[in-house]
Amino acid sequence: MKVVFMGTPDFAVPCLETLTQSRHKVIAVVTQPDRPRNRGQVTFCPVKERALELGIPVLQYEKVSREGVDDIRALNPDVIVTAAFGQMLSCEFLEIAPYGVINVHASLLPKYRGSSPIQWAVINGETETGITIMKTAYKMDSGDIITQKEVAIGEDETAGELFEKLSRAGAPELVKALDLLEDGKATFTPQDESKATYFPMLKKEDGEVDFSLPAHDVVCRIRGFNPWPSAFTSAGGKRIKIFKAAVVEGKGKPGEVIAAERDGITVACGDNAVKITELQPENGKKMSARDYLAGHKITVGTVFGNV
RNA sequence: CGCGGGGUAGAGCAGUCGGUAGCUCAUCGGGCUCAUAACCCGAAGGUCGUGAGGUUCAAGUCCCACCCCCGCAA
Repeated sequence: MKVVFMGTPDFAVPCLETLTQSRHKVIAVVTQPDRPRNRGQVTFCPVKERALELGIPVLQYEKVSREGVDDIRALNPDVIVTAAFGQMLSCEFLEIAPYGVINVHASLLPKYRGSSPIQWAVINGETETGITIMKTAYKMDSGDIITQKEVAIGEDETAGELFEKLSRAGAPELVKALDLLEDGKATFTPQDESKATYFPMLKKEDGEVDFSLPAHDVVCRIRGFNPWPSAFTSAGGKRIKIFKAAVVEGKGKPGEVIAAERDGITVACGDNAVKITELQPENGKKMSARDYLAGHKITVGTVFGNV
């Protein structure tokens, strides 16, 4: 089938690549516009970069449903595929291709609808999530399911690691779904609305660690926010990002440092404590707690958070 | 021209008023210990991001240019 592929971040890249190696043909790629980057070199989004390498034409629109309809209709695609594209699509847009729009979603729908399903699954301490390939309906992530694949979440897995796993798992599922569609063997299973859950997009400020929560919850949040937007707290007026931590025994006022040793900085939580093993100081690079302590004086009794 | 911080031993940092550098950890050697990631003693390791740039008797420290890294904001 002739496919128009729409996606933006790293997550979508394996889908695009696998698609180009399948029997289907990607005739164009649509991504979000290049955002102005002030610091460092301006780079295209991962999908655009890969598409250019593969020699596939790239289209970019602020609102594809408004500005891109005619262009895409003119390409005469059999199906349009989206993977972490990042824009809502209009009803008109959904009708452009005969097979409509097929979406790759990183959760087992109807659970975890919304734009940050991977992080939320980790934050909530889930042990399993997955990939859903569905036909896109107008209402966010509510379309009929074509295929699903479960993926286990490791106990210490970060959202970033899970991202990669799901991204790799999603690519073959997508091809499978397109094959089924083309062969007329696809089934469309409606979602059970009563079981639907929705989680909003993660915001940067949501990453502030609340040490009054139980240690387990704190760790899940730290895992879920790693690597983006990253969990953080503050000490001495400086912001510190926290990337890795584990639950340990300990008691103290929430946020209080109860140990600062080579293997980690232990901070008391609402219940038990967390040992921080990887962090990043303001203006610094990500480093182990051990390296951090070599040059920063963190003493027992220091309180993190609430500046 | 969005705001700001930084590039000093392998790593993380300090270096006050300009006078050729210091701390913690790691490394190597030795010691102590039943033992140890612990402790004690000692050693090695740096042309201080780049420019045979500017100011100066003298620059890590001040000025200029460039490169790279990072935080915030988008």
